[in-house]
This record gives sequence, C-alpha cells and structure tokens, in this order.
Amino acid sequence: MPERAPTLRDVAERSGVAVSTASRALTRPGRVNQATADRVLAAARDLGYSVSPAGRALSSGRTGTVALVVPDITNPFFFGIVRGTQARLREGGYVHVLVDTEESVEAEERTLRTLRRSVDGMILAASRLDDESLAAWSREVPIVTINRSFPGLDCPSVTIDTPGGAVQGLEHLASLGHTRVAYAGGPRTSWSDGRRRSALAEASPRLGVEVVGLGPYAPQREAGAAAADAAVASGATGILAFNDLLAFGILERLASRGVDVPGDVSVVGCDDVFGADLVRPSLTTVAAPLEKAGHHAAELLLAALDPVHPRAGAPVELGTHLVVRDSSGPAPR
Amino acid sequence: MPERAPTLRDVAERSGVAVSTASRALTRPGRVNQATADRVLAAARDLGYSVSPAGRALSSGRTGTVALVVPDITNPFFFGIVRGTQARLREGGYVHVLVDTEESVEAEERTLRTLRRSVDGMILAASRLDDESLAAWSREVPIVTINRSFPGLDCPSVTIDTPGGAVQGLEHLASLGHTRVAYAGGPRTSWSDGRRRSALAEASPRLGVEVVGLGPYAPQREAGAAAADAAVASGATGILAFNDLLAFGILERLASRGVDVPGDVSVVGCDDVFGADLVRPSLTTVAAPLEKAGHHAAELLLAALDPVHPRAGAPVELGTHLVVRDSSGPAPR
DNA sequence: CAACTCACGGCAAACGATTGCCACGCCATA
DNA sequence: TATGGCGTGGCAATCGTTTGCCGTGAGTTG
Repeated sequence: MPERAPTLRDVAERSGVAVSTASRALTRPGRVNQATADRVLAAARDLGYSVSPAGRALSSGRTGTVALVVPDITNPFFFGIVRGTQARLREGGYVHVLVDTEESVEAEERTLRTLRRSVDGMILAASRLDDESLAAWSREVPIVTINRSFPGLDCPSVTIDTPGGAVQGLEHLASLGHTRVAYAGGPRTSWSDGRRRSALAEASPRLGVEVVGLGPYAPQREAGAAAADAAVASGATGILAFNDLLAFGILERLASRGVDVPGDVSVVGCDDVFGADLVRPSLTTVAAPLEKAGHHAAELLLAALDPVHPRAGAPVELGTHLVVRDSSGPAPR
Repeated sequence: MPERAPTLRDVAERSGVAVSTASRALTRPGRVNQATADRVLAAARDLGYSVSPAGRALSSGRTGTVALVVPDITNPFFFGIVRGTQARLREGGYVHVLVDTEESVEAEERTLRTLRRSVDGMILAASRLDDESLAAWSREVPIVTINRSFPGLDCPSVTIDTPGGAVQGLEHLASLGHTRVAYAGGPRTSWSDGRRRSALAEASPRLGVEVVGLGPYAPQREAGAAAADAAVASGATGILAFNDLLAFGILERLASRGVDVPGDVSVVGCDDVFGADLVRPSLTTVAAPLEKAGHHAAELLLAALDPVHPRAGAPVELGTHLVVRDSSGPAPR
C-alpha cells in the first residue's frame, strides 16, 4: 500500500515556513512574497503534494463539488445538460457529481439528504419533487433548477419553453390541415407536462384544432404502444408526444399496426434527442437547447456560490424551435 | 441563510453522553447499550443531525465515494455500465461520482489527479490511458477497470469479450456467403480495438474470409461516412463496425449513396446500444452485457475496499452474443 | 525624527468526526 | 474473597487545512 501522502506540514517544513504560510502560498496568490511562494511551490511539487479535500472542506466549509441530479441518465434528453453543466463547472474549478434518481421521488429525496453536506450546491434537472419539498430544500442548500419553477420557489432556475414548443408543433400540424390532434402526455410528476397541456388548450381555439389530452405515459419508448393505440382510437390525425422517446415508441407501434406515417398520421416529438434523425421516418420534433440550458444553470449556481459576493441570478427561459423531418405531413383526405 | 448544522457534540449533549459514545451509537451497532443508543438516535432525529462527510473523511480516511470515469457520457455504450455500477454501489452504501473525460487523455489524467483524494476508489471504463500510466495510478488508488487489461496491470478488471463478438459477427457474415469483409476500426487508443483486429486476423483463414482492416475511426456517427466510403472502395460486401454508433453513420452514408443494405452490403455493429433496433434497416449487432459488466466492476471494487478484509477479486471476462436483425443478409450474387 | 502604513509571516484556534486506550462496575469462577 | 473477564462509556489525540489575529521590520510621510 502507498505510504502516507505528504501533507501541508511536510511542504512547510521542507520550505522552511509555517504551515499557514504554505497554505497561503498555495491558495492566496499575492498574499505572500513571490520568492517565498516559489519555494513553497517547489517543495510541493517535489513532494508530490496535493491538498486533502477533506481537510479543506472541514476547515473552510467548501467542498468544491456540485451535484447534478437527473431523473434518468439514460434519457438522451439529459446529455446536453450534462455536457453543458460539466463544461461550465469545470471552468469554475468545480467537480461534478452526477446522480441518477431513476425517476423516483424517494431516490431524489435520499440523494438530497445524502449529498447535502458533501456538495456546495446542486443542479436539479426536471426534479420530480413536489413544490413544498423543493422549496424546503432550496432553503437548505443552494439549488438551481432546470425545467422546474413556480411562484413560491426562490432559487434560480432555467426553463426551456417546451409549452411554447408544443404550440409550435401544434401550429405546424394545423398548417398541414390537421384538425384533431392528440397530445400524448408525460408523467403527472412532470411540471412541464402540466404547462404544456395548458398552453395547448389555450392555443387550440385560435388554431381551430381540437386537442385530445392523453396519458399520463412514462417518457419512454415502451409507453409508446399504449399512447399510439389511444391516439388512433381518439380519431386524431396528428400526435404530439411528450418527448422523443415516447414518439419513438409511437412510431414503432404505428408501423406494426400498419398505420402509415405521415400518410395516415403525423407524429411530432419533443427535444430532438439522439436518434430522432435515425429512426424511419425521421422524426419531426421540437428542438430544445439543452447544452445551453446546462450552461446557464451552472452559471447561475456559480454566481450563487461566489465566495466574495454571492448573487441570485434572474430566472432564464430558453426558446425552442421546430425541426421538420419526415414524420409529419398533410392531413389525410 | 441556514443556521449552523447540528454536530455530533450537540447530539451528545442532548442525550447526556460523550461525543465518542454518540459516534459509536450511530456507527457501531452493538458497541453501546441499546438504551443509550436509542437515546442518542432519538436526539439525532430531533436535531435533524446528519454526519459531516468532511469530518468523517478527515478522521477515518474514508469518503464513501467512488468515481466512475467514462470517456463519453453521451455514448449509449456506457448507459448500462452506469446503471450497473450505480445499483451495486448504492447497495454498498457508496456514492457515485460520474465523470466524463470527453475522450481526452489529459482530461482523464486531470480527473484522476483531482479526485484521487476525494474518493475511496475508481472504476475506469474504457480508459484511454497508456499502460504505464494506468499501472502507476493503480498503485496510487484502488482501481477497477472495465474493458482494459494487460499483463503488468495488477488491479481487478472486467472485460467484455468483444474480440470474440467480432469473430461471431464474422462467422455470421461468412455463413451468409461473404468472402470479403471490412473491419471499420476504432481509435488507436482503444485497447479492445487492437484485440479485435488480432482476433479477426486469426479467425479469417479458418472461415475463408478476407478481412480488410480500415480506420482508425472515431467511435461516432460522424465518422461513419468515411468508413462507409472506404469499405465500399475496398470491395467488401460485409462491414463489421467498431461500435453501433459508427455503424449508424455507415448505414446513413450507404443509404445516401444508394447502396442497398443488406442487398449490396451487410453491416454488423457492436454493443447493441439504444437505437440499434430503431434505425432502418435495424442493426445486426454484437450485444454486450453492459449492465452486468458495471455490476461486476462495482462488486470487485467493493471487495477491494472492504475495511475488514480487503481482497483482490479475480479478473472477470463476460461473453457476448449476436443479435441478428435486418442489416445483414446473404452476400450479393 | 516621530508617527503611520503596509507587506509579510507565524501562532493557534477552529472545523467535526473517529478511535485507541483506559477506567469503572458487575458478574462469574476458582 | 480474590481474580479475571466483559460490557459500557469517557478522555483525548488525531486527521489536514484554513484563517483571524498579531508582531515585526521596512518604507513613507509630514
């Protein structure tokens, strides 16, 4: 086994200064004489010194770590978010802890409880927590949310305007002559699902389209079969899916039932995740700026965590745009 | 801001015992009298006490954290691995730090350096490090590797027999009458790529198939175009791709060039990742037991980290199996 | 020349938990 | 009754770093 790692004391002794000076030489540029600092740096290098995160955390109360909590790491929706936050956090000198709560509220609570003391802050993407819990937690630990916000919540947030995106999708279908469109909705615990339903209900009269709300469905391929069946049964000629994963499942089911897409039914997804252009017919979908969202979230957290003057950034809302591919076309007849 | 979190001292005072007893009541079941322990537990609950990870780590030298290091988190190949390790580690009471090195050796080195002191051990999936560095690091910190192993490396490892899988793919193509097969290889830094090339070279005479080695290609869709072009130019009627991502790109390019799959050319991928059955034609591929691999890796690390009697598990090698779908068929003519 | 400022570096007290060692009291055994 | 063992719980050292406070000496200013 490796012998004891060198400590700051070793470095201090080797460079003939006090431990405090060594500490400052390594962390407070300018606080000590350049020549002294150089000696300390050299000693640290010679010894292969690296600071003990535990010691530092204990003493300073800061861990240099941020948790990113996502409901399902295998959902490509979160890729961009992971990439975006990771890039920005790394820049800011933070380490990234990625946690998958597997769509479970309990696992999310457990994660918060476990990690609360070991991180400086958290980014909660598409949190499944209810409003009160979330508000309570945001008082315990610095939090930034992605795709989740409500009046009583006082932490910074980044939201993606998927309701607006859903309306774009609806407009697209309306302009293709569809008059009856099914919305295959996401989980009840999804905040954005509720907002989308409202937005669609509001827009439908203006567009002269009847919107049939279906669901809730799990945001996964497997749920697509039920959604497709329900949509067909509803007599809709257009389907807006909660997300692309669900849309994939819908496409599969329609194909196996011999329903032609886009001849008989048009399908529009949401998020433009990996695979949307791979599937056949390729999927028309509402593209969300995921990497940018992650970037903004990290930015907000970094601002809130600033040791000298922490500040609460304003909420950010990011727009979406429709990517038209082959799964949508003119209404039949 | 939140007032100071309760410490073990607060708990001890409230329950009228010494700090040491409180500590033991919370972490050494049986070490203290049941009645005392109950008092401490109750006090801890009342106060909302939670142990400070920093304090514990400093004092005990253990962090209860394990890092999982992957080259590219957005590569679906790693999903199963993430899930598998996460499940097992959670069971073992460990927290999971997921780090994406973005295919960069430097980022991987940096990660190891940064995290060395903050985790108890690491799982390196498809490490891009060269042999010496890897061996050196494995002396510094407990490591388990996935898909990486070599004689001088003395840490436990889990490997997936993709070379064997590649041979299965080759046999499949041979049995369909293909006599000239292109292998679209992965990055030079990939250890398994080298092993696959050897395995294919060894098997090809026996099967009466000529194997043309191509590449290296990035294991990504974007690289598929070049690979497809090179394969077509080589006169091969079958293509074995380094992984499914590359195979997706190859399928796209072949389609856009008007090459019929599997009529003119058969394509076989590797890994059976998300999307392999989504793409059209659906992809014949070598399925790797990824979740199981993650599970084994976590198991090995847990064994090595056991505080009472740490033990080095034997290397694990997992088999693969071929999933035949629509992208492979009889050789033309 | 006195008074003041300032850069620099050391002292020592935290931070919060774990754990080796010891002491005490009780019971069983010789 | 003396001895030993055991169950229980306290004392205090320890882990490695940060940081408030202070002392020193050099330089500056009036």
